[in-house]
Formats: sequence, structure tokens, C-alpha cells
Amino acid sequence: MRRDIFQAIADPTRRAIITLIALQAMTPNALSEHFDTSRQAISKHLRILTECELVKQEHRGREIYYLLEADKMKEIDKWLEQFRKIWVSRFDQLDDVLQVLKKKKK
Amino acid sequence: MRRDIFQAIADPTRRAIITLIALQAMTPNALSEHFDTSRQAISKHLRILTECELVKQEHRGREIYYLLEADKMKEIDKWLEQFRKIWVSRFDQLDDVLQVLKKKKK
DNA sequence: TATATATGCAACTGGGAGGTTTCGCAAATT
DNA sequence: AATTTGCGAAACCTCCCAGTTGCATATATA
Repeated sequence: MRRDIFQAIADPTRRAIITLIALQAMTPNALSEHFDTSRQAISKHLRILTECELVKQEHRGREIYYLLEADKMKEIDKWLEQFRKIWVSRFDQLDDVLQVLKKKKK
Repeated sequence: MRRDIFQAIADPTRRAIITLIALQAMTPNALSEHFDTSRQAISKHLRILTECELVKQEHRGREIYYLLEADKMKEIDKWLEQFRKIWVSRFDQLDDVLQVLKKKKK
């Protein structure tokens, strides 16, 4: 079974879970109230997120709080890095154009 | 059919395609030589990437060059933004720790 | 004009993913 | 001790998705 972070964030429900627990740790029950699916379905999503180490458990009595491992998100950031260079060069090109226009004005 | 950028980059082959054409525009044939799948399979991936506006076509004779719409990648960057705040606060906490250590040294 | 090349599209297939329902276990409550 | 509550795991179902094969179309070449 493929289990990487990109596959994990592909599902909109999982992205919503991530956003929710980014604010504060939550239990599966509390989470499932925010969605139109069963608690078990949420649990499956949490299992996947856990396997990707995007999420961590914290047992408190019979409740399990899930909290975000925000650092793991940096992997996506890292992958985006290669494209940021392109964005920058685009901006550079735009700068060049603006420089030319400036000179013409003078 | 769901067609969003997160689902698009979930597939490792599509991520590789994106990385390849980020360097230079390529045809489906040229692309398929980099993979262990048929040209048609690559074409399907390109279709999905096109529908997500992650990729643009450029017809030259009977060849079709695919080039990256790098700006579209910013959408991922945008989604990551909400977690960057958490990274920053983590760094701040680390800074605090370092400050304390510094003071103790003095 | 006939052939080779580059590509997209349709039909089919197997496996995986997300959902539900049912069950069992552990902790809290009565 | 009996019951309620919170949770995960297993079994099952449906549907989507990535892959293949075969075919149609358009452009270049002989």
C-alpha cells in the first residue's frame, strides 16, 4: 500500500482533518462531528495520517487526542522548492521588463 | 470526476512529469522514454494535468509540447501557508530556549 | 499518393481507496 | 458488577483510477 504524504493530502477530508487539528488536538469523535461520515471512516483517515507521520496520538484515559506533526508538512514545502526558482525567475523577467519601460520613459 | 491539484500531484508519475517539464517543455513520446509505462498512460497523466491547468500544450507540427504552468503550483504553497505559522512559532520557541541558554552562559 | 510518425480517444481490466456495518476491547460511570 | 462510552479492527461493497490494447486522426516524409 502506497503511503506517502502526497497521497495523504490528496483526500479533501484528510486535508480538513489536518486543518482542524492544526488549531488544537482533537479526538476522533469530536472530529467526526465536523463531517458527514461515520466516526469509523474518520478513524481510517487518521490511521493513514498516522502511518505518514503527519499526525501523532496522545492517550488520555479512554480518549485519544490526535495532534498535527507540523514539521512533516515541510516535505511538501521541500518539493515545491524546485518550482520556486521558476517563480523567482519569472519575477526577474518581469523586473527586466519594468526596467526597460523605465529607461524608455527617461 | 474529482480534478484538483492535490489529487493531481498524488501520483508519483505525475510528479515526475511535472519535474521533467519544469526544466524544459517535452512531448509525450519524449516523456514516456523516462518511464516504464506506455505512451498512452503518459498521455492520460498529461490529460489530467491539463485539466488541472498545471500544464499547457504547445502544438508544433504533429508534435505537442507540454509545458509547466508553474504559477498553478502556488495553490499548494497557499494551502501550506496556514502551517507555516506553526513552524514559525516553533522556531520562536527554539529561539527562546537559545536565549535562555545564552543568558545562563553569561 | 503511399507510408511513417506523433498523438489522442475508447473500451476493458485489476487493484486499491473510501465508505458502512458489525464486533471486541478498554476505560469511565452507575 | 453491570452499563455506558470511546475507540480500533475486520469484513464487505462500490466505484474510481492507473494501466493496457486497439483504433482513428493529423502531419511529415518517401
